[in-house]
Parts: sequence; structure tokens; C-alpha cells
Amino acid sequence: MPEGHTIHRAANDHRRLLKGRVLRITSPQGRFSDGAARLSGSRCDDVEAFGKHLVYRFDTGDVLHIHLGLFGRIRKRKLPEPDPVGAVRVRLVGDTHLVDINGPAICEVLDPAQFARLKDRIGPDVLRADADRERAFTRILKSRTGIGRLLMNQSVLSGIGNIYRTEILWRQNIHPDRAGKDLSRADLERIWTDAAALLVLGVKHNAIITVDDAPAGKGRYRERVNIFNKDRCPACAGPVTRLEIDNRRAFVCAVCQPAPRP
DNA sequence: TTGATTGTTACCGG
DNA sequence: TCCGGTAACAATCA
Repeated sequence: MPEGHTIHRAANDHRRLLKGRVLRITSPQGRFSDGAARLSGSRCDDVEAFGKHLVYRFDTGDVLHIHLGLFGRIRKRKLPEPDPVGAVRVRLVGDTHLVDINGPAICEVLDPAQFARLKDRIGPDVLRADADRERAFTRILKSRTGIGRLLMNQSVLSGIGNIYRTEILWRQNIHPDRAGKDLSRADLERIWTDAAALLVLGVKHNAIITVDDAPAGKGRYRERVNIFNKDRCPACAGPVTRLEIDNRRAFVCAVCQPAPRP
């Protein structure tokens, strides 16, 4: 589930439900007892997403920092309080709803200085209005690393996950092995703009939609994609090549996305 | 029971 | 400083 759109969607939803409210915070498995005790009873001042990082800000200055990693899940439940389902690390109880966080890779309390360091470490987020895209472009244009790797490096730019990586590069006819420094500024502008548009659509529909004119109704996996996990390129009908980049699946059309000269 | 999976961090060496 | 490689970790589902 966790690509950037999932986290931004959760942040928007949870802000609406929890902002301004005093929360009761528990640790059903006991694996976050200290953090829950430290935060519980304070007022939630805001909920924000930075790339795939979700943060709940409290009036004490403390921040609850969540990163779902590959397997984490967020569930919103209505009160009265139902039993936890699965490995609920932390439960945030508001006035009408609660939020359960299952299996996050990161679940920690940060003080203001630690929170500042976190924000500094995360690259500009294509979904945030305050994102400094130049910071990402400068870094990419100097890098020998392939753009496929760079797009998944959350300290370069944040919010793009594995499926969007494949889809964005296909839509822009760019091979993932092309070095960042061999791309043009115009290429990067197109990538950024496309990524932002697709993620906005993802937030809106709670699904990964990268095909134009997506038909109504939901895909089987809440996806409507062009070549991720497909056999044929929808543009040229040629075969889709499967790659592995950083041990993650990637898909390329050899015709529409010419490989760089070796 | 097994394997795959929409992710990240730490550490080391070149 | 940057880059590649490796390992560790997380929970659920088919």
C-alpha cells in the first residue's frame, strides 16, 4: 500500500478527524508503551506527510513519526473502540474515530530538534506546495546514477514508490538506466510535473491510476497502470522487459524507452 | 508452509 | 562526498 499518495491521503483524513483534539494513545502489543505514555493526553495540533513519512504534531512539541515501510498499514475505525486487528503498534483514539497503525518500519517520538533533522533529511516532496524542486534537480543533474534509482531515493525527492517509478518513466519515454546527469532540465520538469499530477490523482481516488482516461470503477488491485507487471506495452504492443533495480521490480518498453548507450 | 511484496536504514569499502 | 553492495527489518496474503 505505501506510496506517497497513501500517506498524504491518510494525513488529510487524520487531520480532519484528530486536529485540535486531545488523543488517548495506546500500544496494544506493548511494543510502543513508552512512546504512547509520553504522548497520550496531549492535543494533536496537526497531521502532515513528508514523502512517505507521516507525522502527528502535538501541543507539547513532540511529534509522532510513522513510516510504514513495505508492509505497514493504516486503519481508521469508528468508535466505540473495536478490538485491534493484526499487529497494531499504536492506536490513536479521538472523539469519533480511532487510527490503528499496523507493522510500521518506524514508529517513534521526536522532539522538535529531531523533527527538524528528519525534515532536512527528506528530499522535496512532489505533493507538497512548499517543495523545492531545484534541490532535487541539482542533485540529479550531477549524478552518474540511473534515474530509476534516483527516483526511489527519498533523500533526492520523496513520495515516489516502486509502481509510480515504472509508470512515470514509461510515460516520459525515459529508460531507468539513463544517468541523471544525461537528462535535461526539461526532462526533469516533465518527470516532476507528471509525478505530482499522478500522485494527486492517487490521493483523490485512493488508487494508483496512471492510464489516461481511466475508466470508472476500480481495478482489481486498486491500480490502473500501463506497464507495471504487464506483458505488452499499451503504446506499441511490443514486449515489456522486466528489470530489477535495487532489488525491486521495474518494467520497461525497449521501444518506447530506448536504453542508454553502454 | 512458502514466497512475494506499493520501503528504508546502517555499514563498509572503493 | 558519492556510489555500489550487503544485510536487517517489518506484516500480510495467496
